[in-house]
Amino acid sequence: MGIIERKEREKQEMKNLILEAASRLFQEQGYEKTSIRNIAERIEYSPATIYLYYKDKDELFYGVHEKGFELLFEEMKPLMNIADPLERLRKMGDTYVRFAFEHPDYYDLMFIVSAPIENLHKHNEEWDCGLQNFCLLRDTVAECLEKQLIKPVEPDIAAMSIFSFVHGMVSLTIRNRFIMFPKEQLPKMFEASMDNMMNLITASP
Amino acid sequence: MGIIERKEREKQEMKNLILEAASRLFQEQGYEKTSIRNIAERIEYSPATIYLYYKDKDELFYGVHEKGFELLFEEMKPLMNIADPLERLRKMGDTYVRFAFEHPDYYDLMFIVSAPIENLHKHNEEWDCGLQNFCLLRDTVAECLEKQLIKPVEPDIAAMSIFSFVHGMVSLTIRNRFIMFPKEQLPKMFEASMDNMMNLITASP
DNA sequence: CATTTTACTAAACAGTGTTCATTATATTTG
DNA sequence: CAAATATAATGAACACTGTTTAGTAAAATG
Repeated sequence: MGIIERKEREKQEMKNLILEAASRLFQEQGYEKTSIRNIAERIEYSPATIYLYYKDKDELFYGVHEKGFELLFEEMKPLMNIADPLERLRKMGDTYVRFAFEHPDYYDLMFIVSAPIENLHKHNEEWDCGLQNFCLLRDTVAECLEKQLIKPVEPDIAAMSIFSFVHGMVSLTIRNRFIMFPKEQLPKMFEASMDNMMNLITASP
Repeated sequence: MGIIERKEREKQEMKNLILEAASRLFQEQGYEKTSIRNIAERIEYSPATIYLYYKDKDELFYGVHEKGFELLFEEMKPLMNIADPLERLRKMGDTYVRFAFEHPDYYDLMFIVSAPIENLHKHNEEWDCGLQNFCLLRDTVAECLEKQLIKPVEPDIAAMSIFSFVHGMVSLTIRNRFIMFPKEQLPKMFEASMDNMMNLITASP
């Protein structure tokens, strides 16, 4: 009975086809201007077909947001080879910011838009992809603390603070709230801010 | 000719009536679930009437977001009497966080939702209300730097970092991205984070 | 009072997410 | 192989959304 296995495979391929089309359209014209009908048209299926594979828009958005987290994780993984946790932490920050500006619509779905988390709550599921990435940060911070490379503080507090700081910069930029600063200066200011923050948290010998 | 003055006054009253209804509905059911038709129904006018006073939804959203900034400014003003800029900075942070959680939908429109800033760009206007509030922060930070109460750094970088840090915590909470932490512990963690950040930036004597 | 200006609205347009009865296709069974 | 069944896909509809426009009622003006 290889048929039901093929069917299952075809179902996954179809889910992926929809996800891929959605991701592309989000990237091309923004997720706000992308409708179910747009996605259906792109893959040459009826809008109703999408609902055979995704319960609703929130579930589809969750799928795309999950793809984003996988992409981010792939970019973070190589950094785990960096022995010095302090240097690793800094590089993680750079990677995070770069990811955000290279894939602003993924970032939006991952950390700003409500829909994906709405889906999570509806189905009482765990936020695995989000937690997986957060753990990279928390573990690195914890290692910095163990080796007394940064000033002592509760690990959760440190991780939360660093995450908040970087997300704050990124999300305020994405949502256009840094118009008091010239756009072309923002990248340099980001780096200066992150350098400054690293200096502040680093334990003085 | 007091008539045109009365007409002007009535026009302002009508704009305010719409704004008030919109604000109320946003607070009651969230801005996402509030439509122009809802607002029209609430004030017992036709939906088309709203378009005689606001060009489109973005302009209406801008109006509500402006009301939010006025409210925040009113809460910040009393703090300007605090002589010690470091203490003032800390209290500003507390006030900011409290404002965000007491008026999450205002906060959303002020710092997260795109619509109000879209309106700004459409009409090539300045973000007065946003800048007014940001100046309070920047001036306080500058004063801290002058009096050497915090570690030396470019004033803009310091203001940007502090703003990003607090906004990050608040927006990640509002958009439900802190589900790795128990909800009831978040307030205490916020305070610990802010205490920690104050300690980090404070100049050692 | 007649005329013009103003304020308002009903109805329509084009779009949205979503559901469901119906059809076409594929698989299984006699 | 043909008939019966299960699966996949869709057209059409529903209840919404923001927005525009033609037409109407009321107020201001001469």
